Amino acid sequence: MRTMRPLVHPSIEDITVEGILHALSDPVRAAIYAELSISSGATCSNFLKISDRDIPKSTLSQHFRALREAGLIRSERQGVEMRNSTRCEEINQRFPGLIMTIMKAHQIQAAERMRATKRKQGSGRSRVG
Amino acid sequence: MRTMRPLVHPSIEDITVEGILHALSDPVRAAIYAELSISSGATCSNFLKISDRDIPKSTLSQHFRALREAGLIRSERQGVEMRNSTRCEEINQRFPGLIMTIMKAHQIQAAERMRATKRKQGSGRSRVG
DNA sequence: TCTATAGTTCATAAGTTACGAACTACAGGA
DNA sequence: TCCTGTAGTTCGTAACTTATGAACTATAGA
Repeated sequence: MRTMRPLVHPSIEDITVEGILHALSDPVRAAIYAELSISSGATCSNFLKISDRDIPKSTLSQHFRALREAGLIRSERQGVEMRNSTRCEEINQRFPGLIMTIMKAHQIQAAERMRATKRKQGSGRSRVG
Repeated sequence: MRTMRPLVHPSIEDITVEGILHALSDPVRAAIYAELSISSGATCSNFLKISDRDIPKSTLSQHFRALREAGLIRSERQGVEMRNSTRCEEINQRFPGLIMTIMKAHQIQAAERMRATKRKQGSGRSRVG
């Protein structure tokens, strides 16, 4: 029976800007990271449904791996599940403001999209579900 | 004779955070953007050599297209060449601090790498070229 | 030991990127 | 007008990356 390869967490000096940007340039990963920075300790399966989209378990697992190996999150096994938390304090030491500003930009964009959707719904007058 | 497709510059509201992060997650594109933000008006061919690496012309052209279509730069034909400039003021309006913080992080990383290289060279004592 | 739940790995299909060769675009002569 | 040189783009394809289902490992609890 083959054993599983251990989780990889780069040390803070091995984290790269390119890696961070690439990891957060994916909307699913950005959403996961945003959620984790609010409610630390969430598991992989908490994200099987993300903004009305179904993400397969194997895909999610890869996204968590990408975030982990870019140095953005830390994952720890706790019984049968995996608890995840951000490494934002560490990263903020090394690249001040980077993560915060990126997440803020994502927020601004989400708010704009929300407004755009509302406008469209409003112009349609009393939709039928 | 087939005519060439015109340059695409997204309007400011069509620029996305994902697009910006993805474009700047490539080290060549980040270097191009950094250079443009210092010396506006540089052309594509100014980057055929970038930090000791030769980049083929066709690859460079694609990198400029990526930056342009992500909304990061504006390109204008001027005679036989193409003048490029950043759209940082516009983007800064929409996503305050985003570009600046990313470029700052790239700088920090470049400075660290420089120091690491110097340490290595120093420990080797009087290399031969 | 059996079962259920959580997550990973692997194979591969689908998508993206890099780059040489051939092209378009323009300027400045002849 | 045609020719030549320089700047940049496009296209085909090889190399790389990402998404996903099926099969797996890992752990807890009965």
